[in-house]
Amino acid sequence: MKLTTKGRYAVTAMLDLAIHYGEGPITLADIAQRQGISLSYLEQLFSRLRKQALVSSVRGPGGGYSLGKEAREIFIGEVIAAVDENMDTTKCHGAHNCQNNERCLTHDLWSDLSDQIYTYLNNISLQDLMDRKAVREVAERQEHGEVDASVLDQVSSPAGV
Amino acid sequence: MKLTTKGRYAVTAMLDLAIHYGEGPITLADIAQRQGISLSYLEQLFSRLRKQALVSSVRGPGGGYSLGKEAREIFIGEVIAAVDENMDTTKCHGAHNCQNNERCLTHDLWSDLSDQIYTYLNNISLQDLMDRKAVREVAERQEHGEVDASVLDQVSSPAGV
DNA sequence: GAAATCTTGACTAATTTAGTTGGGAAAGTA
DNA sequence: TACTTTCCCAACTAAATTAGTCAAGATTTC
Ligand code: FES
Ligand code: FES
Repeated sequence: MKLTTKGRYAVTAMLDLAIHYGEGPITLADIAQRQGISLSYLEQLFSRLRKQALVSSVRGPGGGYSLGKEAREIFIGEVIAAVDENMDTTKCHGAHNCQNNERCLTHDLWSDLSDQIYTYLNNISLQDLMDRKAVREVAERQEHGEVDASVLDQVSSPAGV
Repeated sequence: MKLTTKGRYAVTAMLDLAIHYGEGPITLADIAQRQGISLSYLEQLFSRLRKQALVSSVRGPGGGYSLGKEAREIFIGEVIAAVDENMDTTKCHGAHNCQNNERCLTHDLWSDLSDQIYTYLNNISLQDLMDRKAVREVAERQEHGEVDASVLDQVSSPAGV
């Protein structure tokens, strides 16, 4: 199993897009600055996200990226898979052949663990994350430079949603 | 999060020890051969397992390793942690400071995921694994070179347990 | 046609993985 | 005592991966 900054950045960037949905296309430069991610690295990640239709793009001035479908329909597992991190924890990648072409002693353990992780991540959508208070807090800080807790109690829908 | 052959080998080797419990100390050479793991690599892993008292050792001819406590009391999570793979999936390792010394947008997501994995692995003991039919099948094959399915229905307790 | 933005591919330093190599130290056995 | 078996330990290494950078180009808007 791999879960590195690649996957974390992809989810973070997608969540940033979701939060700013309704403001028109969002540039990678904005995301890079808000989330503290290298712009060129983001470019690589969005290339993959676009191939999976998780985002759509518009070029030229005023352009940028938007979600490819509704935040409610994009699951964390998809995003991570799109940038190529696979959540499988078996050594054989499901083939039951990691020892001498036969099943090793612990295959089922890793297989079950993978199912757990897979199920967990595929049941959380970007919308679910946005609904969390802690996420709204951080988003607010990123917008204004500091946390304004009062805004958070209003369950303010971000402009246009 | 890291889950690589290091952690897998450690669990596999510990399970091998559990299966052969009651046969006296088991040599690393035996484990290496049965499980297809490099002997010197096993030595490194067992050095760590011993420091955590998960195994105890006897030197000299007839020596080898045994479980440090009962199979029922050794949990997979402990074994993986002992060889230094940490199941934490947050970037900040729990410190809430991965972006500019403040919490990033997705901290809680990874934190919750880590809890899931942690809980899962810490509720499965070596004994639980041994009780699985698939594990007994593989162990049987490793012993005799091929699977003898008839043995598996007798829930045969391995010699001396 | 200039500027903003996405798009692509090649390159790279640092780190990690999965080992190997080579030496010991302790214990049993003759 | 000598010999062998086992554990113990530390240093080294090839290959892969990570987290990027760099440079060039394609589209679109103004
Ligand atoms: S992990 Fe699938 S056979 Fe070993
Ligand atoms: S993962 Fe903890 S603050 Fe980002």
